[in-house]
Amino acid sequence: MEITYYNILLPVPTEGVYTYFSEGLLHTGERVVVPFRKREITGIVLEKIEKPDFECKEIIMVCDNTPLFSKEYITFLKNIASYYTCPMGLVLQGILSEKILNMEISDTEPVKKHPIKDIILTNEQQEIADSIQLNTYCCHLIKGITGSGKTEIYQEVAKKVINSGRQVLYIVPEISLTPQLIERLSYRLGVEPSIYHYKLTHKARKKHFTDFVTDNSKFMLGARSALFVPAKNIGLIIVDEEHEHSYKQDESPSYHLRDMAVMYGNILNIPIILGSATPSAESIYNAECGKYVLHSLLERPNNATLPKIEIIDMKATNLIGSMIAEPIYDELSNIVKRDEQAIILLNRKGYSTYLYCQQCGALAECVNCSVGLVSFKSKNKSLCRYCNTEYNILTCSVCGSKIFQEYGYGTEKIEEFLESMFPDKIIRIDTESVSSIKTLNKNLKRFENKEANILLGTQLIAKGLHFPEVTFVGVLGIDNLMALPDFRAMEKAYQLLVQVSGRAGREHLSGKVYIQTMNPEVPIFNMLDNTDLEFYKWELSRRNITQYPPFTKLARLIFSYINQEECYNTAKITANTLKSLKEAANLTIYGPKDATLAKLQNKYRYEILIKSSTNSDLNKALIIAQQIFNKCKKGAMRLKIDKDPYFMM
DNA sequence: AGCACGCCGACT
DNA sequence: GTCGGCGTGCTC
Ligand SMILES: [Zn+2]
Ligand SMILES: [Zn+2]
Repeated sequence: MEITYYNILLPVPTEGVYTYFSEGLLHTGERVVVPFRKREITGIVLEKIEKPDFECKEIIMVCDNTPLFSKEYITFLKNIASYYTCPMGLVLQGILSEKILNMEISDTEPVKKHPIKDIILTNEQQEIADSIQLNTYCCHLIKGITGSGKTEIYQEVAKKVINSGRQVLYIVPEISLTPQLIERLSYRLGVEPSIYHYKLTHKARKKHFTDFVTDNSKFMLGARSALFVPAKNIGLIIVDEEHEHSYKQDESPSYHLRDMAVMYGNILNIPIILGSATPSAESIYNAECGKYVLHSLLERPNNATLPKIEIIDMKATNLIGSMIAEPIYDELSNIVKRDEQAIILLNRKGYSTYLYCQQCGALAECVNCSVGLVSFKSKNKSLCRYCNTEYNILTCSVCGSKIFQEYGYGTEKIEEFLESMFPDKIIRIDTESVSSIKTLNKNLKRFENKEANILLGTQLIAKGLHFPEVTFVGVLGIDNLMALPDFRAMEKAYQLLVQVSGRAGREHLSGKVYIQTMNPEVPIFNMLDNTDLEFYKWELSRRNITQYPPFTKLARLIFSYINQEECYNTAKITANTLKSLKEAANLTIYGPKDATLAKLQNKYRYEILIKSSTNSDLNKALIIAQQIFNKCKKGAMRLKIDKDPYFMM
C-alpha cells in the first residue's frame, strides 16, 4: 500500500494546518480523526502533499463517504481567515462548534409537507423579484418599511430557486426567529423548513443539519450560525434585517454575518438578498458605488399612514415625576382613559442609573470594571451591567461613606412611577423582569389581550413585534443612545426611531410617536419619514468629512491584562512600531488609550485604533501588530483584533 | 485551547 | 529527596 501525505485543517487556535499520512486515498473536504498531542480530534482534509521532512502521525479514521465540505467552503474559510487576519484553525473553531464538526450524517426521511397558502404579489414586488437573476453573483439590497412586503419578495425568489433544484438559506436575527415566522414560511413553501439556531436540542439540530447538508431539505431558516452549515447546493442566501448589530460576532473571528454572506455568495456565484427597513449606511454606500443593487419598496401596506411624529424639547416642558415630558404623560392619561394601548420605550434597565456618594460626590463604580453601577430596587441591590457583580452594600471607594444619592432612571423607576399614576395598567418587559422566553411570551400575550394599556420596555420590544392596537409610542431614552462614543450612534438612533414609528398606528388606527430629548435640534429628527435616502445622504457626508467607514477601513486592537503597567507598555510598543512602518503613511494610528471599558472583570484594557484608506494596508498592519504582540506579551496577556468594529465601547 | 515540560518552594 | 505550583511553548 502506498503512503500519501495530506494537510489537515484542525479546529485549534493556531494556523491549524498539520500534516498526516494515510494508506488510503483521501479527498479534499472529507472529515478525518487524527491524533494531536494526547487528544484525538476531527479535522478537514485540505490537500495531498509531498512527503515532508518532519515526522508525521497517521490518520486514525475517515468519517465521510463523500466530502462534507466543498472546495468552495474551504476557499470561504481561507478568505475569512485572510480578511479578519485570524488564524485559519481559529476560524474553523469559531464558526463550527466541536459538536457540529463531529456530527454524524445519518439517513434522512422526506421533509414534512405543510398546507400551502399562495399570495399575490403587487406589481412593485413582482418587478423586484423578476429582476433578480439566478445562478450568478449579484448582491441585492431591498429597502422597504416594516410590512411593505420584503418577505413576499424573498419567498417568491426562493420558490424560483427551489424550483430550479437548488437550496435557499434564509438568515434572520436570533430574536426574529419566531414560531410565527416558521409557520408563515411553511404555508408559503408547502413544506416545513429546516431550522437552525443555537437553542435547538442536539437531536433537532442533527436532523435539520443533516436534512440541509444532504439536500434533502431545500430551505433553511436560521440565525447567524446557519451560514456555516456546509450545504453543497445553495442557490440563494437571504439576510433579513441586514443592519442588525447582533450579526457582528464578538469573539474571534469577529465577522459580520452580512459581509460573510456576500463573500460566500461571491465564491458560490449566486445571488444574495439583503433586506431592511433601515439599511446600514455601509450598505447604502455600497449600493451607490455599484457593488450592490438597491431596490426601494415605497408602497405602504393597506394604506397605513405614517404616524404623527413629535419631538418634545425637555428644556421647554414640565417633566412629570422629573422624568416624563408632560405631553407624553398627558397622552398616556388619554390612552388609559380611552382604554387604548401605548408603548413606552426606554433603553435603560434598573431603578437609578447613577449613584453618587453623598459626602464626596464620587460616582459608584464596579470594583472589577470601570463602569457606573445601577441600582435595582426590587432586589435591594446594585449591579454592574458588564460583569453582573452584585453589591448589597455600597461603600465609596474615595471616602468610605455608605450613603449614596440616586440619579437617572431606568425601566424599574419609570414602572414604579407609572404604576402609582395608572395602577394595574402597566406591563414591563426587559431582561430583568422577564427571565425566560416563556415569561416574555406570556407578558406579550397579556398585552395583546389588552390586559394592560401601557407596555414599558427596553429595545427588546422595539424589534419585530407587532401590536395592531397600539396608537401611541413614547420614546424616553434616545439621548443616551445618541451620546454613545460611537461613530454609528446617529445611525443606531435613526434605526431605532424609524422602527418604533412603524409600531404605532398600523392598519385602521392612526398613531402618534412622541420623542423626548434635550437636543431637539439634532437633524435626524426631521428625517424619520424614511421614504427617501435623506438620512443616508446626511450620515454619509458626515462619515466622509470625519473619515470614518465606509470611507475608511477601521480596526480596533484591545490589549487586556491584570497588570496595568505591563498592559499599557505592550500596547505602547505595538503602537510605536506600527507608526514607524513604511506603510504608516497610509495609516492613522490612535492610542494606546484607556479602552472605553478601561477595566473589565479585573483586567486592565488599552485600545489602539487603526484607520486606513485601503484594506490591504490595514491587514498588513494587523499582521505585524499580532507578531509584535506575540514577541513581547507577558503571561496571560490578550490581544483582540476587531476588524470593522461595531460596538465602539 | 489543551497539555507537557520545567524549574523553584514546602512537605514526608 | 519528591510533590505540585503555574509560567512557557508546542501541537504534524
Ligand atoms: Zn463589573
Ligand atoms: Zn465618597
